[in-house]
Amino acid sequence: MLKTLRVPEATVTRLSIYSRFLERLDRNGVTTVSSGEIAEGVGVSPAQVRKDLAYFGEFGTRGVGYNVKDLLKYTLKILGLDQEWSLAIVGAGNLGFALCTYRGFNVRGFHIAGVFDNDPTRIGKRIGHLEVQPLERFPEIVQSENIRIGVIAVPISAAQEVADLMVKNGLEAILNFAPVALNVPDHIEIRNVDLSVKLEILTFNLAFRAAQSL
Amino acid sequence: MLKTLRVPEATVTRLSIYSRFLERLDRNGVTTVSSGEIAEGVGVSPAQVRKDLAYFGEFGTRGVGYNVKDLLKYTLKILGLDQEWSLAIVGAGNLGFALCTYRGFNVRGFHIAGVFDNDPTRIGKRIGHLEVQPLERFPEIVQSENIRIGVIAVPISAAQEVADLMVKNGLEAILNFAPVALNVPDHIEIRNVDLSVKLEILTFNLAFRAAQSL
DNA sequence: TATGTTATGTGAATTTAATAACATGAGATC
DNA sequence: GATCTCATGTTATTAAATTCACATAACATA
Ligand SMILES: NC(=O)c1ccc[n+]([C@@H]2O[C@H](COP(=O)([O-])OP(=O)(O)OC[C@H]3O[C@@H](n4cnc5c(N)ncnc54)[C@H](O)[C@@H]3O)[C@@H](O)[C@H]2O)c1
Ligand SMILES: NC(=O)c1ccc[n+]([C@@H]2O[C@H](COP(=O)([O-])OP(=O)(O)OC[C@H]3O[C@@H](n4cnc5c(N)ncnc54)[C@H](O)[C@@H]3O)[C@@H](O)[C@H]2O)c1
Repeated sequence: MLKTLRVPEATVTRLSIYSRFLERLDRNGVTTVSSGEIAEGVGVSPAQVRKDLAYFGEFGTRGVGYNVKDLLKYTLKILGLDQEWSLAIVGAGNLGFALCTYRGFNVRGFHIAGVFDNDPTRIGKRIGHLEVQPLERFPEIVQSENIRIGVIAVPISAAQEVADLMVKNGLEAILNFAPVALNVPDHIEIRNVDLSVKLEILTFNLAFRAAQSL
Repeated sequence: MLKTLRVPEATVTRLSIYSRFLERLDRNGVTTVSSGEIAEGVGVSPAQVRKDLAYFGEFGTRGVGYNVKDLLKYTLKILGLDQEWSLAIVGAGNLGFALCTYRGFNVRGFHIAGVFDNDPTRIGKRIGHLEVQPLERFPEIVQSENIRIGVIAVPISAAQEVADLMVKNGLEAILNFAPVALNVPDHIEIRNVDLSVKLEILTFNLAFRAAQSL
């Protein structure tokens, strides 16, 4: 089923989006879907949808389309979401709080197994069914909860040391919300989520493109 | 100064990142920087940095590098950040709250001019110096505060109607945090921020690539 | 004033990704 | 059971983005 080919990261990104779209279709009782409908639903071209899926196998039926439940299962499998992933979130501030309470992660099989902070006034506070832990307990909880992925939600100034802590404790992947480039060893998967870049793309388009057409 | 060329969105994205890196350098008293140092600092190649800047003009001095203050000013100008932008955030939930309190927006010249919700229990609550407004006041405040950009932080189910409301009230750009593709007229600039796609890229890399190398 | 050094700016080459076009095969129809 | 329809899967084409390589110009030095 799985071809061996370098898969563009853009394809993986779209796969994640297709997958959640399929989830919605499935919840709505839709049983079959075409590449055109997926394309329409997520805002890409039908050829793109088929191309993306083709990296991983043949999931459809010619002349018919895709079985929603099956394709959903396949996309989840491809994304590694046929298993549960435990997360550690470091930084129980505003963003950390929002992330902890976000139900969308749970739906996709993510389990927030620990939230950590170094501010004594925050430690011990409850966020939903979670309790904010002191940073000191990080190693122990990573171990006991089998956590492989860390989320950084601390200020820029603390991001690198938190990343170092995560690496030291054997985490394999890091999702970083602090807007800095972090130094980690090559074997660590790291991705940044930047909440303001897209906003500045908007202002660029409003301001610069407007100026250009003067 | 400004060449007329289609600028790749990836270039604008990186420009936003360079710009914030330059801000850090400037705060640290650094006066001159090379494309190599910028590249190092943000995690791209030096050629990429120069190529990106070349879309907009010549900002450096050969043999020397770039003047940090000047280049910062130019990048801000290019991104449209030489002016203040008023934002309306709709959805005063966990994410909306985090966005409202995030100081990083202010630093870059964004001014949150209104936060709106339709939940009576949330309306009137204070978030920092802001007060959550009922959706009914949206048209009036958009007008009086000269708001051109809207931020959607409501659940998926309400996102399209909020987008429609924004379009109807003359907003020109939308930043959408709900993980759905929204339908808006062509003249509206819209970008989605998806907080979980990157997480699923991580699991893909951990799970799929691991499986491939078996 | 000539020379050496250094990092920019840019055109060409390469790589990568997206689009288009079409052959294929599954199912429906007659 | 032959034929027709339709949407997939795939190859070919086009487009886009990135990297490379080097000529260029500013500055420092002698
Ligand atoms: N809030 C937003 O909407 C938003 C938007 C864009 C980017 N970000 C980024 O996300 C990160 C978090 O933002 P926030 O708004 O939640 O900030 P915040 O100040 O509300 O929370 C940061 C938390 O990290 C904790 N912390 C600081 N140093 C620590 C350390 N060494 N170890 C453990 N915990 C530590 C603090 O005690 C605090 O609770 C920042 O890097 C910010 O730039 C946030
Ligand atoms: N919280 C996160 O970390 C996170 C992560 C990823 C994506 N998101 C997305 O961001 C969005 C907001 O998430 P959240 O966690 O803040 O949810 P939330 O439930 O905490 O907040 C949503 C808010 O929107 C308000 N609302 C609902 N319908 C509305 C309407 N028609 N008009 C105005 N307000 C309305 C609700 O009253 C509520 O206050 C969702 O689409 C979610 O999928 C959130």
